[in-house]
Amino acid sequence: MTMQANLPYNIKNPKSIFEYSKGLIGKTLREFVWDGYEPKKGKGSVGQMVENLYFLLETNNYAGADFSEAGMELKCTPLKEGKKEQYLIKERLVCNMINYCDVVNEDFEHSHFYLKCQLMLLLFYLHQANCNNLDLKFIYSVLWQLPEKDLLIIRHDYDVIINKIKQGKAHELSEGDTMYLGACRKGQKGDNLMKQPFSSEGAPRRAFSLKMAYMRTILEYVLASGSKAVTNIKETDLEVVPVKELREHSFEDVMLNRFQPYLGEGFKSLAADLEIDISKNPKNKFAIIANAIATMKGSSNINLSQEFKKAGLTMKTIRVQADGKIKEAMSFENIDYVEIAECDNWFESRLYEIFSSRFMFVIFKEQNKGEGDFILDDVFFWTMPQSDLIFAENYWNHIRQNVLNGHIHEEYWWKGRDKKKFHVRPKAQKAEELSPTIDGKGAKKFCYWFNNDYVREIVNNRQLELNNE
DNA sequence: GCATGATCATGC
DNA sequence: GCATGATCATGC
Repeated sequence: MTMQANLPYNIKNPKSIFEYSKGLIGKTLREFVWDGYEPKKGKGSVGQMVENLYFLLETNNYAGADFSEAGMELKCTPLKEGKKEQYLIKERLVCNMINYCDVVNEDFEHSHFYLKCQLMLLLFYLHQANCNNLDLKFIYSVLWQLPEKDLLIIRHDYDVIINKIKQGKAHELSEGDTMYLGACRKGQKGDNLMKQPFSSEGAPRRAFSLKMAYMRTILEYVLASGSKAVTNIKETDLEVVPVKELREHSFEDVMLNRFQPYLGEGFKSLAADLEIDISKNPKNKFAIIANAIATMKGSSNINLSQEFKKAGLTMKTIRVQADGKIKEAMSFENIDYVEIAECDNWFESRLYEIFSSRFMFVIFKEQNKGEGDFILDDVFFWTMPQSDLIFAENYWNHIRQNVLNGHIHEEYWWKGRDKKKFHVRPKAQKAEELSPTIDGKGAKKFCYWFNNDYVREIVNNRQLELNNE
């Protein structure tokens, strides 16, 4: 392949490469293959074959960007089809392996991640199980330059990861530590652990990646644009923190600072100050108040903001009674029986994504027992520790086995009293409502729950941390 | 008084 | 009408 002099695009110009990429959309590589081409196998081979067959380039192993003269990286990434025939993101976008010993000496500007991913040509293809790479269909082409604002957040994420390695805690890294850039698990369970520079403990292999939630919002913007090939995508969701604030402070600090002036204030007084009408005593009044403070806009839901969505970050309120107990357990999404039946890998499951994501907990604490005089007491970011994720995997297996056996009924689930940190309970507007199952019959709607004792454990651990400071 | 089944409230 | 966050309300 020495055809580079006559390439049908300008290899130094990202726009030209992007324009040329449109010719692959709606097609498969089979239309471009030539006699004698040896198809590549294994993961990552799709990208190589696109380079060879469509862009007429030889595969390089150079650590810089694929289109180095254009400063642009080619990324082929799979979509899957959802129940309603919509496209869904299948995987996080993995960039490069983290070499714990080297990476502590690289600042962000010189990192492989930054050099490769600041400007990317994303080619989305439809994943098909057991399908020859030549027959994969390409769906969308996106020229994605990480916006300044996202880069500010990603740079902070990078520092969080590096600092954890510098503290000798590479083995404790978690995707939930960060917002957009995650240190995701890579490789199989039995793989050898890697060396880390500041601890003798081995750490699982991890890679820098853009998280599922981040990729999902890119796809959302593409879909909203109504076009199959897009660049400079417009973000339409609520913006919580403007870029100029992020130049000075981390996203989390901005959030915490917004709550600072209100700490210690009772919820009724807060509602009055924030001009929120709680005369009808709505069930979610604490969430309404927290949203108003966090967004600085009365009725906005911060969980739907661009930053929270891209980060897979969720704000939740917790009420602590005067005696320290937590009255209510914490609910999550309804169980998608089709998803859990079809997904046999814990790390790729929806539950793993929910439980390993990052949370912003807003704590309201009762002052006098039984009086319901809750004050805004504390706000903090939290991620489930690795040790609890092991319990969560058992929980997932328990649910999955029951779903596969058709045991979708109260008597089969873990209960709160089982003291296993998590349980399963109904959640629906009406108890008769059904949710789809693989056998087509449908089943009662249940959802994932944290036990109230587990929520208490989270709050207590936070208190211990504060006391140690 | 607690655990669990059930439903509310909101926003899109 | 539904997903999601949150809390109610009943029976033991």
